[in-house]
Amino acid sequence: MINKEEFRKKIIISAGQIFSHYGFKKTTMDEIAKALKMGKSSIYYYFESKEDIFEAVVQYEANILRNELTTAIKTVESPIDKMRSYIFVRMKSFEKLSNYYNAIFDKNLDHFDFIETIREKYDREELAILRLIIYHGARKKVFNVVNSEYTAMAVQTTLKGLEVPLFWKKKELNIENRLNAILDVLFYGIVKKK
Amino acid sequence: MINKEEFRKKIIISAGQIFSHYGFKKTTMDEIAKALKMGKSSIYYYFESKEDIFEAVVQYEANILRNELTTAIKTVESPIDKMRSYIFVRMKSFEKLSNYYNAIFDKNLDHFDFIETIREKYDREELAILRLIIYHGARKKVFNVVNSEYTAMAVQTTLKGLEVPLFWKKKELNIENRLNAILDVLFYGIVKKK
DNA sequence: CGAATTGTCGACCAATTCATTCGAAGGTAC
DNA sequence: GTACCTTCGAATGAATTGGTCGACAATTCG
Repeated sequence: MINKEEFRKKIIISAGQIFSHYGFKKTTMDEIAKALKMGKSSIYYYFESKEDIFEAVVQYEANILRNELTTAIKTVESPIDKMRSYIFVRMKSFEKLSNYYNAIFDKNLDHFDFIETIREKYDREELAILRLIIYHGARKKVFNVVNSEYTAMAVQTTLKGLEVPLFWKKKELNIENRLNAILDVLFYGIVKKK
Repeated sequence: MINKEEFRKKIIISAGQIFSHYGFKKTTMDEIAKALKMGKSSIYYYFESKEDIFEAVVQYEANILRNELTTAIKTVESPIDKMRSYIFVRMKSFEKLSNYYNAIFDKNLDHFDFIETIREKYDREELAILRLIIYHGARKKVFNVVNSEYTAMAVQTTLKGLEVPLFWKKKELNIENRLNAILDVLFYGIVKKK
């Protein structure tokens, strides 16, 4: 290969697909290698360990998510739509990510702490985005909030709460409905009555 | 439990879900047990081996498929609809079954021969159904065939041919389109022009 | 050309995992 | 009590798997 970094990316994408299907533990280095049509050992030329690949994959996916989220709120105008759009994308991608998480909580006692790091960073970013949406909504007199900081935290807490049933009870009644219901509740409490 | 057979069924259903997701090899007895909230060893009271469970699952699923297929052709009237309906159900369920197959071809040299047996039986049944549909279609002057036996075999061969891309290239352009295209071709060659 | 660097791979290893076994024991009916 | 059904924890032996290492192509560079 001309570019090493290029090939790392290839590995990340390929491995990502397998991880997302089988989770961390059930995915073997041999599989990753075979999917790339190489010997298992060759992969160790590009990555230090399986965990290393996994970290790269999560980072990569996290960036994609970040982009999806920012475009999601850019492509609509009204604060309500922005909020709705943001939450939908967030929840959709969380669903997709749940397989990755499966791997971690599986039974491994040792958490991957880089996940915690990413998570924390994302929580902060998310809070900022939510605060911005809410703040603009309030300025446009669409939202009825006193302190956008606190309201943003409240919304974020709600979203986190949503993750639990979304994550654990996979085959529940479809997600969209539940999500819409919560959104309605959220807006009824937050939208200024005209 | 009151009934042993009852509980076997519980195991079959539960194990089936896991098998269909992870395939035979990647599914562990521990997982199956945990999903049923029992000790791993307890399962051996109901089944002789992991392979034994797998066989039961495949048999079970095969029966469900059989029912789906027969109702699929019963609920519509015209021969064309019957044919279309049958093929759709067949292909949809094949998609679902591909995960089971994954397990077998994975790298295990030893094929499970009970799969071969089921498969053969199904091929014969399918041929009979197709022949019937075609025969009725011909009698109703909707299909234009001389020998329903041979035509049925031709259609079956086409369907088998479809399995390959359906199975190997998972992320191909969506299946429905491809299927519809083939169906159109099939009917154009087979439907009597009015 | 030759040597240094880059990249690939098969063979191997130690640790772990996993299917399966077995004996003990809780529960229940008689 | 004993005979039975059912469950399970612990043990085991074989297979799997993440990771290493040295060999060896291939390419680059001088």
